[in-house]
Amino acid sequence: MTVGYDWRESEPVWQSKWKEWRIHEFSRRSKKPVYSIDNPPRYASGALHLGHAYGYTVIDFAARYRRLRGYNVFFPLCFDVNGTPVEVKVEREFGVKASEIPRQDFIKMCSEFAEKNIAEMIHQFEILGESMDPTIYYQTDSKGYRKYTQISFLRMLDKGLVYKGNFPVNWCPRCETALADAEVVYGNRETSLNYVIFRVEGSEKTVTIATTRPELLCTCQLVAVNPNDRERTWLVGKTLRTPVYDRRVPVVADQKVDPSFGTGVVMICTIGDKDDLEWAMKYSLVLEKGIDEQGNMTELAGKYEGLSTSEAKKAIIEDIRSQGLLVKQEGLEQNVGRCWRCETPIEFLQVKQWFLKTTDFKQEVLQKADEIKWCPEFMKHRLRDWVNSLAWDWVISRQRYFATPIPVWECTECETVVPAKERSCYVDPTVDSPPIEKCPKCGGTLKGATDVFDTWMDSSISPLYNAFWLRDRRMFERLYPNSLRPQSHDIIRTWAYYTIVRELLLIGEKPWNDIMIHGFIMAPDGTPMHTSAGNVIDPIPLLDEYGGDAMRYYAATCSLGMDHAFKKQEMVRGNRLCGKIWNVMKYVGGICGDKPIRKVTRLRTVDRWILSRFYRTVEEVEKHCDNYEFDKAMAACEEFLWHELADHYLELSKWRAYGNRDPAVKYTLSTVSLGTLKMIAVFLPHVAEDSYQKFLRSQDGSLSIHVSDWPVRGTPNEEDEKRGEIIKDIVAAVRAWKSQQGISLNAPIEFVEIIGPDAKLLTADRSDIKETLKAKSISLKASARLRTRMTGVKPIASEIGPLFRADAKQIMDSISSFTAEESRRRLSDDKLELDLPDGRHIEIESKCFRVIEEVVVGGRPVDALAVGEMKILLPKTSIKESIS
RNA sequence: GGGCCCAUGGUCUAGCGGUUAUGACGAUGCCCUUACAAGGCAUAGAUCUCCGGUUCGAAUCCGGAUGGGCCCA
Repeated sequence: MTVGYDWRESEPVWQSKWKEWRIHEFSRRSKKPVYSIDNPPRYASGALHLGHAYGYTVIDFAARYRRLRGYNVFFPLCFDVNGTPVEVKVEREFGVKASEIPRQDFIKMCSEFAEKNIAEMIHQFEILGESMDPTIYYQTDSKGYRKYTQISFLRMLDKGLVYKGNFPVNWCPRCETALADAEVVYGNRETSLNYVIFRVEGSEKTVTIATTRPELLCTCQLVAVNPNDRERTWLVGKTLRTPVYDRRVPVVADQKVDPSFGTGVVMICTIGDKDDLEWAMKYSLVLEKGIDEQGNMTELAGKYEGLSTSEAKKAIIEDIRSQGLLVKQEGLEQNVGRCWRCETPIEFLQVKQWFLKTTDFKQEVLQKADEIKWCPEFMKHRLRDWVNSLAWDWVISRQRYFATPIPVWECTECETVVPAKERSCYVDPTVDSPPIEKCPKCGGTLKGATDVFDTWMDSSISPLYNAFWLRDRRMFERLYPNSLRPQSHDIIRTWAYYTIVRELLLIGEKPWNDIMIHGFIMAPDGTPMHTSAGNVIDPIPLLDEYGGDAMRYYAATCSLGMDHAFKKQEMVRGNRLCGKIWNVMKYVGGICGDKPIRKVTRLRTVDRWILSRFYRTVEEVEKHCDNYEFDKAMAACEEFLWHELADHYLELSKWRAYGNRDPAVKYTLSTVSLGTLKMIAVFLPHVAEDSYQKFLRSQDGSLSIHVSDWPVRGTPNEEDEKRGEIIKDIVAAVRAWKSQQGISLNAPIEFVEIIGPDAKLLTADRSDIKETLKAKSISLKASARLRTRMTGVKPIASEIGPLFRADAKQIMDSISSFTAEESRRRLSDDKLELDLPDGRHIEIESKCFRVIEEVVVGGRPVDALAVGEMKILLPKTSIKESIS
């Protein structure tokens, strides 16, 4: 007959009500303090996976918490729609090649592909109960957004922070295109390691160097050895002469050289691989271009010019061999990057790139980072280490298609750069005409730049965009800095760093007050989820099985900053918790009725106890939520609702709740339950709303629990808590006893007798205990002539330790070893006599040990329970025997 | 190879110098008690990854090893 909570029915109902009521919207007029979230624009390359579901849910906790705390929350729905991953997916899905179809057609295909994903993700956000605001929606490929990426570039160009220089890119010589790192696949191949003789200048000596790329000798600029390699350090400072080209090459010492690889001597060319690149930057080498866009040798290669790299390799090896400079060749398994599409090994090719000066601003960036509250704090170290390790400026240009165009035109004659006018942005120089017709310097033809921006150029102005930068000064003052940047720890060096450096260069201020950094969700076995490993978990079937609140509960069990293996069992638990919450609220609603309840001051101890515990819970939840430790806040709510309110207070107050309905119970129940439900609404918005609307709304009267007022915190009272705790413990002990005796919990018992020093504190509470236990009589005694028997003595380490220091161990061991008989013999006048193994005889005080006793059943048949310092005597039952 | 982080019953997790080391899921047994059997009570199950050190005392602090994660090389 009783129908429990049905999340399948209720979750969609409230999701559509929230939309209809528009309760998650940011108000431009409201006088409330603003809390703005620099929400990560979800990347539009595919549907949400479990990690995203988790990440956005944690952000939603922050948003809902602040709304309930009375803030005007700015939490935009937003998507990131630029970049290579979308291009790659489109190329794969439609079997096209970006460079072979008209530029604008390809861009259109990307855009349509992304739109489809966005629609799906918006739906997924809804069923997760995320409260993002569609009225402040943005997506990074819109002209309205890209406009600010372009303007910010123009401003930095104007400030002299942008320059052009050479920089190597991944290049597929077959496809003749630049590749993003994501498009490079790595694999092993068999190659040969060639031992080649170099001459030492001004000496008869020679050095053998092992290389896999002899064709790059034409760009060899440096040779390095390990500084700890004693056999070879004599070379440092010398100059070598290369074979074939007879280039003069200095030798340096570098930690990075592996002395056990090859001959322990490395030749550094510009640019063979990423290691070369690092060295080139470190030693400021001139970037020479030995290989061209088609993968053929350039004029630098001399007689090999025009040959492919593999032809050149064969030819140069033959020449070296014929000159007697080839010592040997051996096979080598080598890890090489290949083009994902045609599997051609990639080359590093130098291309003119746009740079943003960032390395000059390391200290300023770190200063801004210090002004931000990092949660968890150690994440700041990662940023600091990254910033300190930066070796070159930020390369902001890409040779791609689906991204923000760089708003400049260049003279085909003299390379003069003509930037767009700010007021004409958004511009696409591949389509739009330049601000002037001819090159201002030489009168040459202007050609629109085909380069686009690194997508981090778009992403890293999100706090400015959120704050209506250059659009609305008053809004900017209210929204900047943003209150919070939430993100995962893998993109500290990108999104977090780039945002801080951009905002520093553009307006000189920190982007946010707080940054919250969450971890990854791993597969159930603790390994990362990868499409290639086939262990990616789709959140949709889980949502179908357990519901949005259950998924959110899982998110709320994950501690901030840590990686977590996904555990379905937490969703099972969350699902059950929803049922528990709903049932508690149903009961409370039934007791409290549908009229607002007035404050009652005549309260019983148990009422004041649960109120005091409630106040502490509110305090705790606020503290944890303020630090973005939502797992601790959720745990506090759950513990209080289930294991204090439901397990104990509800039982302790039922005798007053039924029948004439004591106003004190109604007041206490409604205050505590409604308050707890509001805190839970942060985490489990659906079940909170359903319970609120069905059972408690009349107490409060808000349209939705999510726009109601946060619970008012009262002052906890330690005395009430202590007494309440004792009452709770007594009742719980007797309930457990009843259960073990096989007595039903509502069965009457003859008597309950409570004996102990604290028993007299409970005089006013005797009815609570008596009625809850259904005892016919109750007695409270400070002491009673019970026959007790000492069974042993237990040492208290925290007392003995500081007092006896080095002797503590033998004293504790000695006490622990006593039999019951020995303990009795050695105890006199509250002191315990000891004979230590070393022969000493000592006496220790009573605070150092606890006497353990048991009640000896006297004249009448009783069961004795021990609760703290108290004993509870109950009628002995005969059922126990019949059960066992 | 470098930086940061993590390691606790079968599984996940709390703890942050003295605890009978939380709790959940799972397992077992008992109980329909008028909010809830998606519940209640109880039981079993952990040499707190390993090796050193500091300390009267270490899951907890320090060093090292091993295994794992993210980022970088």
